[in-house]
Amino acid sequence: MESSSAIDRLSALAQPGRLAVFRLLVRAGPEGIPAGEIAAALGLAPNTLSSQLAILVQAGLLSSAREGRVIRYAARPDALSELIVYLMEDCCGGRPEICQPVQEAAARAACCPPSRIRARRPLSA
Amino acid sequence: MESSSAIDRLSALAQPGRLAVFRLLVRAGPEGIPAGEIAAALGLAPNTLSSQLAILVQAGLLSSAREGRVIRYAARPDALSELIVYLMEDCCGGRPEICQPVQEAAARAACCPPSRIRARRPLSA
DNA sequence: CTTATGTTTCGACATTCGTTGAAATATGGA
DNA sequence: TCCATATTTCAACGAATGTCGAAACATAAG
Repeated sequence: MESSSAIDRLSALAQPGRLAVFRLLVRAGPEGIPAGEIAAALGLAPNTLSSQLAILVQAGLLSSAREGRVIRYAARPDALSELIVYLMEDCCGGRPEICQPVQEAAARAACCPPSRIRARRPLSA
Repeated sequence: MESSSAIDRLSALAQPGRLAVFRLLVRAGPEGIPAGEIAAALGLAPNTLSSQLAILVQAGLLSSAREGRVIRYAARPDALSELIVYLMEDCCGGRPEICQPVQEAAARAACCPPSRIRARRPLSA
């Protein structure tokens, strides 16, 4: 990925409301959630949420699909993959022991299987 | 990790100069690089770099150690692990096929072994 | 066609952020 | 002690960002 899109994605996520939206949609999975339900779940004004959703979509982190009157948003897992790869690129200059913990963390990421393995330390927003 | 530190880390990385610094130090490995060399390598004014380094250290992304007149900075791999775990937390609600590509991407991340396996697509800053 | 619902767009405002120049601090050497 | 090098701190300026109210747009139902 290009550095410009990495900046776009990082700054899209670097705001409390948008980070909450993204994480909510990561948890929701591929079906996604309609904009109105996101606003209700997070207590955000509809117009504020709308601008934030636009920024996340523009950054490639979310997809959107209209269903009647409702617009349903979903997280795009590939966007996260690309970002992680970009941040770790050429890491640890041939010393596997340095970045192995990072890879293990990604593999554990509280997912797959459902909740047998927990993340090490929770990270606050 | 807490959401506040996730925001701190994401916004620390969401700026071209700081992202370049962090990636340079990820590539440099655990020995790190003195501030002056970082400034020279990236063409940044010393005082500008100093504020950016302070932000990265404050976010927990870098460590610093004085060596005589020089201050040497290094990336902290754990900070990246925690961030990735936080972003992927409770992802894909029991559907492994959704987030498996993310984990594979992390495992491939152009590292360990040195450069046999390449990242899928480069990501611009 | 009119109305109601869901969502977005626009303009304005206060706040935050990044850079710059000048000065200050810290360490090492003559 | 005095000087040179390396880095940080401070104050100020312009640019970018997030939020709000009001209005506009899109879809569906009566």
